[in-house]
Parts: sequence; structure tokens; C-alpha cells
Amino acid sequence: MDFQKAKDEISRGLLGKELLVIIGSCEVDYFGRATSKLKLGKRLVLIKGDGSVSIHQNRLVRPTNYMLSTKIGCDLGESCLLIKAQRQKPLEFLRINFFSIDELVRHSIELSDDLRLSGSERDLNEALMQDLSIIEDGLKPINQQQHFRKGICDIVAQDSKGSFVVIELKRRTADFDAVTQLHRYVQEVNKIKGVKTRGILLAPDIRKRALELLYHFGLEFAKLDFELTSEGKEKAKIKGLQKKQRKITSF
Amino acid sequence: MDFQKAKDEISRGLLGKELLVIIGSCEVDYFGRATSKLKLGKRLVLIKGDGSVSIHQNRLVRPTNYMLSTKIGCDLGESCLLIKAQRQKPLEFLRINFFSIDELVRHSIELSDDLRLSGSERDLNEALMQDLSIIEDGLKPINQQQHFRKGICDIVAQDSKGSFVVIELKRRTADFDAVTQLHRYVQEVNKIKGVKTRGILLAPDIRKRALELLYHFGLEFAKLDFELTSEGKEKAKIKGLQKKQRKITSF
DNA sequence: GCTGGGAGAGGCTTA
DNA sequence: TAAGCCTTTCCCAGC
Repeated sequence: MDFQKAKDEISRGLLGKELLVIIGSCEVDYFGRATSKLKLGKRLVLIKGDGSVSIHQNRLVRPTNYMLSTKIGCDLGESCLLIKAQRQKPLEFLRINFFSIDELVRHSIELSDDLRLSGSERDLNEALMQDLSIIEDGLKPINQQQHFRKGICDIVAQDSKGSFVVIELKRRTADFDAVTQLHRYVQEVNKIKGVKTRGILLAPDIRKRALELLYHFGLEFAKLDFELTSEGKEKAKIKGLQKKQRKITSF
Repeated sequence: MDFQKAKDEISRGLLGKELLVIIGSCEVDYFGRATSKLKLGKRLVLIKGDGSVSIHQNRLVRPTNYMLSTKIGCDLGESCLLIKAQRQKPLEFLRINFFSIDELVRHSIELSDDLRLSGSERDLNEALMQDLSIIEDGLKPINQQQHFRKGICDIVAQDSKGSFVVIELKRRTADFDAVTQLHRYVQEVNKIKGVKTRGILLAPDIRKRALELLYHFGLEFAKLDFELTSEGKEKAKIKGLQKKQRKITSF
């Protein structure tokens, strides 16, 4: 495709915040949080109405290069078409040098957010809050203020003996991170309430190392099994509960 | 565009592992690790040679929906074109229902990886290894075996007094995670060497809370300033060093 | 295959 | 704005 025509099309697309798709042979240079250079090759460049740019190869979901909310410019070079993108915070530069353009599609699509009905952590959280007894008999929520909501599910409850219980919910296999997070919340509640607090990590699974750390911290793990329904709702159901003695490890 | 023609084009593209771009009005259903439904709307669908599918709206770099390495099928429905993708592990389903197709581009692009020359952590690591004295006088690397390489830079060194020093390098502002990670490595080395070990966190910055935890663990923080060169090389340079007394906090 | 961990993480919500 | 944290994180390198 003729570069002049391409430039006009791209400029029009940028102006109208249209979706732009460019396929062709290009070189790419990025400088900013890191630096990278892509040698001449065929790629797809996607420019969106919000000024985000991404460069795709013919594999993987993630783009090889990208930039968000940029100022984009398009210029004619010597036998090439130059697309420049820049961002201020952090300071970044992206330069795409097209030596041939095979396809150029410009399409007007609303900028509005794609409404996404999704059965996610929120439903799971709500399902749990409705009945904490699936975790443990006599467990009652006493606090779900914003202040305590620091995770997918950060519930402060009270067990049948009156002890405070912090519950951290993870949708996925719990890792080191999840454990330290829960530990932190327990410490927080400890401090605020002034009494020893229990902590329960609720997840489909937990990694070995994470479990060790959990025991070391004197926390508890409960295996959570939840089902997704296609209607965008979630049902939470506890499959089993593991409660072991605290082990002092060398950690 | 005619659905029958679209189906043929898409089928051909899938067969040839070509890059496919489809723009049109569609509904999207996803069921798997979560569930989501996108109502009828104009979107761009990107299908790559490795079987990855992503659905883009006209904003943000990340796709609203996606699926990796899928089995993809394309069928004619009643006044619609259906694209189905499925994955086994984890079990996931993606269904895209096109009610109109505005653009369809099919393009042959090599599946090979895009070679990316990049100034990254590796150079930074190497720069550091060449001269640890920029961190502290008399610091000498004693171990960089794979066994110890658990972070961007996980160097075990020895200071001028003979003490072991674990150095953890972060390119970005260090957070809670970085601190607990370093702590873990220090504990590891402690265990292996049987002696008290120092730990230095090297990063451009550190969050307040993370710094507190670092002090609590008796670790040290050193502010790192590094420069990127456009040639894909990195120069590492220590701007300043903060070393404070260990503070016992209530953490 | 699972696991640990980085990433130019992106993106969202709340203080 | 900065900080904290989730994500269908993705993706890669080790084991």
C-alpha cells in the first residue's frame, strides 16, 4: 500500500479515535522502562481509541511491544512510514518503522467500556458472607468494613468461642504471597482488637512452601471448592477442612 | 460480509496458522477459570497461528476476553457465524457469535518467535556482578550458582569482614514481596552456611510499609539508580546507600 | 509436567 | 495522586 495513503488513513483514524489495524513489515524500537529492538519482520500493529498501541506477532496473547495512553504521531520517512508514540509518566518512547504495509483497517468502534457480566470473586465473596458456617460452625461475620477489605475476601468474623477470625479467600492455588498477606491482616486485627486472632486461608489449594509458612505463622488452611454457573453466578462450597497443629519450622 | 465466505476464509486461515483479524458485531461467552458474557457489540477478534484467541474493545492494551493454545472451530449458525475455542487444561470454553462481519483479514506471518534484543535485568545483573564494590567496598561475589538464583539478581557475596551477604535486586520500587523474598533467601543461606547472614535489597525505591518490614527483619536497603542505553545495554550505578539501625516494630 | 517468580506486568479501587 | 492488590494474570526457565 502507498505510504501517503496509509498516512492519511492512519491520521484520520487517530483523529476519530478509531480502531486501527496495520499489518506489514516493520522495525520496532522501544525505550523507557526497558529498551528493546525488533528487527525487520511482519507484524500486526493495533492502535486503539484511547491511544494504546500494541505490536503483535503471530503467537501468544500478549503483544511483543505495547504502550498505553500515548501521544501518537504518524510521519512519512524515506521509503517508510513512521509511527511514533510517546508517554510522559513513565517516560517512554515507541517507534514503529513500516517498510511495507500489507493491510490497513480503520474502524469506528465505541470507546465505552465493554460491559462484562462475570461470575467472579465478588459473587464468591457474597456467597461466603451469606453463610460462614460452611467454613466452620458458629462462625459469624462481625466486620466487612472497607477498612478490612484488602483482599478478594477479607472477612473478620468471630468463632463460637468468641475469638476473632480473619479469613482470606483466594480463587487460585495459594502461594507465599497469600500467606504473608493473611498474616499481615491477622497482625492488624491483633493490634486493633488487642487479642489473639485466628487466621484462615481459604483456597482451592496451597503450595507446599506456602503451607509451611502458614503453619509457622500459626495460621489455618481450609480447602475451598467452588463451582461456577454459566449464568454468571457462583456457588461456594467447602469440600474439606485441614486444620493442623502449628509446626515450628526453621523459617 | 457473507458468512459462508467468512467461514471459508477463517477455516483456511486456521489451517494455515495464519494471523486472522475479524471485526464485527458479536456476543461473547466465556466459561472456565471464571465466567463472562459480553453483550452484542462491535469488537476485534484476533486469532493467531498458535491457536490463541483474543477479543479486543477499542481501549486498553489487554483483551477483554482471550484464550491460549486452543482448539478452534468455526461454524455457520442461523444468521450468524460461530467461533468456538476450547482448552483442556484448564478446561475452558470461549464462544464468539458474530451477527455481522465488517472486516476480515487473513495474513500469513511466521510463527517463529520475535527476536527481541533488550536491555533487561540480565545486563543489570551482569553489570553488578562485575563490580559489587559499587554497593559496598570489599564486597566479593562468592556464589552465583543456579541454586541461589531465585530472583532477578540473587547474589551471595562476602563482605570485607567475611560475613555472607545476600543481595536482591529489583528494577522497580520494592514492595512487601521483595522484602519477604530477600528474607527468605537470607534464611536459606543462614541455614546452609550456619552463620548469620546479611541481606541487602537493591532497588530504585521502596514502599514505606515494605521498608518497615525490612527493618523488622534486620535487612538493609540500598537505593539503586540505573541508566538504560538505547543500544540495549545497561549501566548500573549506585546513587546512594541507606543503612539504618534495625528497628523493632510491632509488625 | 509442576513450580517459582519476573513483567516495560496491566488495570482497578480506595485512601 | 499513590498504594495496595487482583488477574481467566501471561510467560518463561528450572527441575
